[in-house]
Amino acid sequence: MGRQMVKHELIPNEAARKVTFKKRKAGLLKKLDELTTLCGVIACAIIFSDYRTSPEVWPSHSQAVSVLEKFKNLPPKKQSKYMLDQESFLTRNISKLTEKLEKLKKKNERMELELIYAESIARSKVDSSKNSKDKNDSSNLLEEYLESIITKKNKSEDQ
Amino acid sequence: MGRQMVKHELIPNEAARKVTFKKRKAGLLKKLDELTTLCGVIACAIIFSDYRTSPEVWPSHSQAVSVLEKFKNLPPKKQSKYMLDQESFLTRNISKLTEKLEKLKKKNERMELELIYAESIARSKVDSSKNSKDKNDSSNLLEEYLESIITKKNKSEDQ
DNA sequence: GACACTATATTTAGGCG
DNA sequence: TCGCCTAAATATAGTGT
Repeated sequence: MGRQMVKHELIPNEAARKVTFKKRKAGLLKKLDELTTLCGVIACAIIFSDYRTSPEVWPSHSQAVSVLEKFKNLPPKKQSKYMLDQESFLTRNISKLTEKLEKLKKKNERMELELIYAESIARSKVDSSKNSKDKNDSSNLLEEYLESIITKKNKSEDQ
Repeated sequence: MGRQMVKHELIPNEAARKVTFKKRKAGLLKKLDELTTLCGVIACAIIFSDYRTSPEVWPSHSQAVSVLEKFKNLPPKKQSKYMLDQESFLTRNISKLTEKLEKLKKKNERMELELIYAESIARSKVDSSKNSKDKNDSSNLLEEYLESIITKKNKSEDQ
């Protein structure tokens, strides 16, 4: 997507990699923003990089959380409607259900890994913030992130 | 980014919006994948849309695993740097975090069970409708299933 | 409604200061 | 390292099937 095509692999040159990271991160953010406003959805991205001790999150944790709250507070009728649709669909197609089960298992694994990773990040961040003033800031960020992961999982329970 | 420039606002036409959503979602995924492999970072995106009851999530499982492995294999000295001082007030944050992780694991287990249960219900439903004309039987199963989902859902929400 | 096409809009790799 | 620039590479809006 520039003067030359780049191979789909880790950019060997460190400096170039960092530059590309910054550029593409910005691009991704923009795309994310466009997707949300054009299509009326809420989306967030989380990036764990070696460039920062804490994950970078967009657009904002609070937004993600608020949408989750919204979903939780759906009127019961709508909730059960979802379930009904789901049930009849699944009943018609066992293999699809099995597929979903597999996917969900993988998702679960991934979530656990994410949490574990977040934990390690937390440790390092806590460690480094001993020497700085923004202890609350960093720990809140982590808390919010975890919250979002957990809530996300709740939501997927009606799948 | 096409024949015509679109304004940065919600696409009014619903059908068009859905199409755009699908296209751009795919684009975003690709970008995300490129960012992670080109720059060696872990990233995930979560989208909450009205098109699905549960959020759509991507990192990539394997990538999360690889980073975790990477962390695990850090030289001991660096690892110890990440170790938490037990007397730090933030230690509590970490233990909370660990608690949450445990809860999440349990929830995941429950989710799997729920799906397995749904599968068995679905099977029995299909089965019975094949061999008999008694549809009431299967609809009872459906009700039971819904009941169980609702109960579980309620349980998980007050956490 | 999903796919294929393609003219354009957008992104970005590499270069320069 | 940081912008800024521009030629290429990509993404995608609109359209037809």
